[in-house]
Amino acid sequence: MKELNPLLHSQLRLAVISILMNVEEADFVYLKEKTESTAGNLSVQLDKLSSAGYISVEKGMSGKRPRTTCSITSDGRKAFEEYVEALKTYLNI
Amino acid sequence: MKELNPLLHSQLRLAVISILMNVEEADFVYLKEKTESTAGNLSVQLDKLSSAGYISVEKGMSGKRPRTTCSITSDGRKAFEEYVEALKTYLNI
DNA sequence: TTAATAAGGTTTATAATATAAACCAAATTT
DNA sequence: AAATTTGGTTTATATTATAAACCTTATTAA
Repeated sequence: MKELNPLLHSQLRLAVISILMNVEEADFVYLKEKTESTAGNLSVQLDKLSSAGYISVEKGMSGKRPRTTCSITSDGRKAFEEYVEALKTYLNI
Repeated sequence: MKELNPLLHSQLRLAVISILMNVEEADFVYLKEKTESTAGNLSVQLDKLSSAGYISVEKGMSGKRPRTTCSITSDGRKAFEEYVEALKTYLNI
């Protein structure tokens, strides 16, 4: 049986990647709300995805407040697509 | 976003359930080979699925050797189907 | 006939992962 | 100027996954 990329086979990281597959970019606050995660957990998981090169994380400012913006990279997109293919063999779809 | 049943969102347990969805029953040795898992890991994960009522585990004898046979229950089947539906919302399929 | 090896597992210890709680700095409100 | 909010990060803890060690019975080899 195919291996399921463990970096993507995690609910929160998968949710983040799934969101980023469908938008140009998304900021920390948006991802936190959409995934209903805590800030701490999200912060850690974004770091992991970023370290793997699956997303790029830009820390900037929006007016006077910090703003962290994330977008998927082509490596991330590829990994996600491979993950979906592997998963399909488990789900019989 | 929908929750992914954590009992099924684990590579080895998902593989086991996936196999059991397609056969009447499967024994320990077969599952071990098909999933390429270690016996210890498989034993633990079968226990979890069994405790949750997702599979039934029969410990019998095949001639003079022990033989553990597993099959999916209707609860397991239902949980798997719900899991697949939830996952689809993540995968955009 | 008993020592070694294999088959089929289980138990337990360890490594990895996920999660939440505590914390921090700057801005805003009271 | 104290308290609260925003937007996070770091660190400690709980959970999970995994492998290593072990157990019992059966078989084979010496």
